[in-house]
Amino acid sequence: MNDPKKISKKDRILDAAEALFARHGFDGVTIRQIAAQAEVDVALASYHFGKKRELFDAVFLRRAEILNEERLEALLKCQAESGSQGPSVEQIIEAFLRPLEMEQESADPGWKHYLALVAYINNSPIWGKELMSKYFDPLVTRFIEALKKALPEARDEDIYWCYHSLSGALTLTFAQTGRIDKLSKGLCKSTDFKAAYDHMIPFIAAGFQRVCSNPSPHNH
Amino acid sequence: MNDPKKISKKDRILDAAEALFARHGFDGVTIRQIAAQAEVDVALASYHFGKKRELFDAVFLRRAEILNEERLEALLKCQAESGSQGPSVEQIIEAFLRPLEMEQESADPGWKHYLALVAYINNSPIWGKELMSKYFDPLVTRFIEALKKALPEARDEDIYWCYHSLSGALTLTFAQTGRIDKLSKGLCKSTDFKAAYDHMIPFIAAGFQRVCSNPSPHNH
DNA sequence: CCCAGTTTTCAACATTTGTTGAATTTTGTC
DNA sequence: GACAAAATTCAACAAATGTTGAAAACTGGG
Repeated sequence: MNDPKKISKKDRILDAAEALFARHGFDGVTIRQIAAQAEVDVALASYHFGKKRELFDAVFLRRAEILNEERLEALLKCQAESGSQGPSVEQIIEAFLRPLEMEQESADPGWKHYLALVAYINNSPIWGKELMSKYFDPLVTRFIEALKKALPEARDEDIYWCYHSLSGALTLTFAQTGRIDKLSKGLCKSTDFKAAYDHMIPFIAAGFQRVCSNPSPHNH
Repeated sequence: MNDPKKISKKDRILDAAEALFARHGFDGVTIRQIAAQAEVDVALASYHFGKKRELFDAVFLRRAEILNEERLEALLKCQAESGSQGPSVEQIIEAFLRPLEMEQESADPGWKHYLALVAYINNSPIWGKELMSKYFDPLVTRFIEALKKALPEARDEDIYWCYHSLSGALTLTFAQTGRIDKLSKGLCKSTDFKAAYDHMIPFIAAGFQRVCSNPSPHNH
């Protein structure tokens, strides 16, 4: 008969690793801490996943595909709903971001941990390029294609730089550092995802529209 | 007589720690690696700075004050140049960001490392709140006051959320992950600071203006 | 019940970790 | 050049690290 916990030990290891890696980064976590939090023997992590780095990759991969499917679905839906001229910038940004809010607000707290891990990876000089490009950029490229259609006069270069700003704002939201709570003296809360996305989406859409309609950025 | 290297061993430790912490994070670096890169005995780090965490703080603090002074100066200057109605949103953002570009483009490569370290800290659930708030938020508050004057109809809450997006976009630029290089197939380069800031500034200014002039964000 | 295959535990390993105390060298001042 | 203070080196410590191999427990079919 099964334990009271219905989750397999293998999955418990993934959950614990996800939470700990998200908070402390790859090097800030020991296999023993993961095993302790998962209430599992130390050697079991190596048995199931091999090296520590392979466990890290397994954590990253587990939810990446789910995320890609959901976001692609959102893009296709908003493209289908808009007429032949395609969706607006704001609609595309909305399709790119809202699925993430849904996951963060889901019952499974693992999604919050996972996205915090994505924030860590995206801002890491070591992992950022390799992991993010490999598993997320195919989807990102599809969104960028959609944005090019919505902004026909834009130069490619400008769109990529705007995506860069979008990516930074978004992943800082993932990180949930609580800094905005302190800065705003409690007026804003890192855990208030709806407020975060409701503000981010028009912010980003406006940024795209201004940068991608100006003749060229030549400030001084 | 002095060594060919004119920099004191104490500063060499700081430089090495700065570069390594920025790239690998606090836990990804050993005192021995720092000592090796600084070409210095292992025990010297403890002698000068105490515990590892104290060395980390010393690295963070060294340039924080310089940065705050320069950015405050830029704000005061742009306020002085504008009339009695105060500077525009774009001018304020410009004053907030351009000093950082200047440092990144300076001859001292330490500034690039330092700002990458700020990116790491700002996105860290552990360090983000404590360190950033303590040493940067006093200055940030002054910029936000200026923004409130430039956006008199804005709700405080909206301004803080816009600053959140600004902060994320900015620190991802610090991180220099090189992801945009790959995504854009070489069209954009993480090391091209001028291009990065020239795009970020209008992007962010447009975001502030849209979010802080709309009646309220209630998307669905 | 038996038994092959999988999962889990136990114990141990060689390294590496941050830190310290004592010894040695360098520095600055009279 | 003597000499106290600061800077630097050397050697060593206990604790913690990732990983492994062998033993044990559990699993599901026959």
